Amino acid sequence: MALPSSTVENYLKAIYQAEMAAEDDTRLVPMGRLASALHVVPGTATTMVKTLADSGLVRYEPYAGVRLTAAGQKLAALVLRRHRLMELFLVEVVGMSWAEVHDEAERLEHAASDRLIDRIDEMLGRPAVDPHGDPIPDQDGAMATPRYQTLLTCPIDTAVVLARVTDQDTAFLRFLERSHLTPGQTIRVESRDAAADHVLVRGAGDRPIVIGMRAAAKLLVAPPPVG
Amino acid sequence: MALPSSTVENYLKAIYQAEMAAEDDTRLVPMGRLASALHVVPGTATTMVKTLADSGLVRYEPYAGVRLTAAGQKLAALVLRRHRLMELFLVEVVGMSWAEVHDEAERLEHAASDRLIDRIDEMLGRPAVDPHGDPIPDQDGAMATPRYQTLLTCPIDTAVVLARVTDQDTAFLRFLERSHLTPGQTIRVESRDAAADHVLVRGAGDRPIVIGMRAAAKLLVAPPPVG
DNA sequence: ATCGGAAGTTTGATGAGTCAAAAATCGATT
DNA sequence: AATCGATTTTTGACTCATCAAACTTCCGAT
Repeated sequence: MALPSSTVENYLKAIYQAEMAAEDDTRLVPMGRLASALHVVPGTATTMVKTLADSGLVRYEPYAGVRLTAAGQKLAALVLRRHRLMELFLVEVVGMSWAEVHDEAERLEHAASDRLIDRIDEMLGRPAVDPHGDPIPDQDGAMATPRYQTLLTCPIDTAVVLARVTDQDTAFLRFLERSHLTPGQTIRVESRDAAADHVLVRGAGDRPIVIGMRAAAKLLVAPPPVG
Repeated sequence: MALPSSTVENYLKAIYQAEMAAEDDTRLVPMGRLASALHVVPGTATTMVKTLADSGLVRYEPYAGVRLTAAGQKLAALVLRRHRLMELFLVEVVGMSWAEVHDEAERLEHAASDRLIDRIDEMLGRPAVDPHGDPIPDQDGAMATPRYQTLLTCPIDTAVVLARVTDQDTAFLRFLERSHLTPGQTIRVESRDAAADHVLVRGAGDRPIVIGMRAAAKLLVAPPPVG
């Protein structure tokens, strides 16, 4: 098959990420979700998904949804690899801010050659995660998928390490940066209040930070390393 | 005007470079030349140029050719800026080879934001030329255009500095690299033979290098720096 | 069981960019 | 000046990705 257009790459990536995010395990992504993720009308998504199905990249079940085939999964993972390596590169080497690299990588991921990406991978020491803690697939598209707790589910008053932030919104990321809530930081949840819809987090800063539960669910944490 | 598509950027860049390369000073680029530079059929170039003219980026004279307006020139120069800074960045920071960065930059130039480009410019210390010796326009699109001699026109048996290579072909650049004929090197022409169509160059290597006159014309040289 | 609204699909149209091939124009030679 | 060949333009068609809007299907509540 010819090399996929940016559009095809974006559809595959969106389906891949929607599959990951789905709580049910059917892995079937409804058209509506896909369409809104890509900012197109549902009809457009239907049409495009049908051509992806013809290329063998997805399996499409009318009125039910779409899921990636093995081929589609691999391609999607490689797009994600390009995206995440590019993000890390922009932060580590170019010195751009954590908060602003997503949009840049969103475009560069379609323009960078495998050669360049592998060079970057090498420069960075074959990293496992990008600046947001998202895992980076390897050259074969294989990706570790650790299961983390969130600030909503982790134990109270216990040190945990912020591992991953599952939102790329610039303003949100800037807020986290200001609050020293960045991957790698050791933090602890001091309290949760469902009625007030807030979580109290104490991090490196002297003052505890109050965040809404919606936001807290986007902060994934791991137990601190033993020893 | 909306931000120009990659296609528009490529047309402007091609026209700009054809204008520079033209020996006559009418600056009028014929459709045929433009079309073959862009690997499209002439009819396509005609059509596209007419829409560029409607956008005020070029002036189009039917059956005669096309030239950039001031607006088109500026845009073209900024594309060239992105291209050349990206090339230099790929060589200096990423460690890619002189010979292979052109094609990579050809795609990245359309994806990189001004922010990224300016960051790169800063990292590299606001360089004046790219790895091939091509001048880099500044943020306003202004570019120095020194007039060099070539290995065909420079004095014989006189030290000169290789300043610029006006061909991006990978195989040719690899050859030059192997032969130590890269920008900055001090070299001298030992002899020319029009009948044999060759030029004998002595560079840093111990052995003189024989190149055809076609190739020699692509190597631009400057007098060695005084002192 | 069926009905109504939400979700999904189909249809027809659009814009960008392209090609093939026919038609027009230019200009250099006679 | 008339012509021939090269260059350029025009025309009609095609692909990709998209939208608006009409239509269909599904499923949960009655």
